[in-house]
Amino acid sequence: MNDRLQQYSVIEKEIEGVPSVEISGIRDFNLDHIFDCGQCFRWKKEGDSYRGIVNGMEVRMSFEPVNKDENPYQGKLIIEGSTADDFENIWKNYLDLGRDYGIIKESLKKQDEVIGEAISCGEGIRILKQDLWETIVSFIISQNNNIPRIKGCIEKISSLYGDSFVSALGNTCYNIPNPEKMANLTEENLREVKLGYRSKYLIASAKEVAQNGLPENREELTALMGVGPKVANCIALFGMGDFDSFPIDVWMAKVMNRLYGIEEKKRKEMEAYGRSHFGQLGGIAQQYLFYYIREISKEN
DNA sequence: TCGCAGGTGGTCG
DNA sequence: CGACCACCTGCG
Repeated sequence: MNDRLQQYSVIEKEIEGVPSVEISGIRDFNLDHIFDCGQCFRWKKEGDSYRGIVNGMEVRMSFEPVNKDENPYQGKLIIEGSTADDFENIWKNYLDLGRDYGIIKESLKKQDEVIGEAISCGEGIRILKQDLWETIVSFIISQNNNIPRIKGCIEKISSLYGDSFVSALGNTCYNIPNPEKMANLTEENLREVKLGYRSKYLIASAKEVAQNGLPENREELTALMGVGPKVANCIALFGMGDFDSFPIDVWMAKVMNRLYGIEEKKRKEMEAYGRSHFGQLGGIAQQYLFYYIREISKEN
């Protein structure tokens, strides 16, 4: 992608009998920043590592900085439950490791005087490239909802109606049910999942996708029942790789008001500002800003 | 008891 | 368009 990007060196090894890989030469990387910036719902923090399910695989990730004092965001990524091929074919792309976030951060700081503090708060953020259908389901569930319950709903609907598999880590795991499966569920079937009024959104969207295929742009996303501007922007960013998407939720409304002086009610104006001001880097800028406002709100 | 949490669809001016 | 408001559910 550019000349600052170095080759990663990948070493296969076994960790407690589980095939694993160590990837050296990772930069601009922090697992808390990546998995706790609101973009994904299926990763669980276990000590210093994270365990999660992606595309029918379950792995555990941990990160060891080369020199924590000098640069805590540069170091070695360990993925338990992954082969070197899996890394090349899946995780490299999923973690967006082909993109140099160092250059992006420099570029954002240069063109914007107020975003620097937000970036320094979330130096290790990366935009995950997630499965589109899973992203659609996740963010329909996320509306007017809180994170623990979103995670619970996704786990529940998967364990009830998704395909199961035994992972390399030895756990029985469940995928999110595919569109065809979900299209054939009834609201009564979903009662146990406690999605509330979101269950009919999910079923309607599943029927649409099962019949006409996955949406290919933001306009087609918004046509789905239960997908408005905010959810569509999230899906486009995290599931389609549309880096110019600029989702505005309650937190972004706070930070855009605080840093850029736009009235909290004017979300359309905020989105338009994000798109015009940050352009192709809008989605990444949004993640730094989102993580920043969440972090400084925790402290109060 | 009641407001609120990663909003949206429906209705009305 | 923009301003309201109901909406499942669980938690403090």
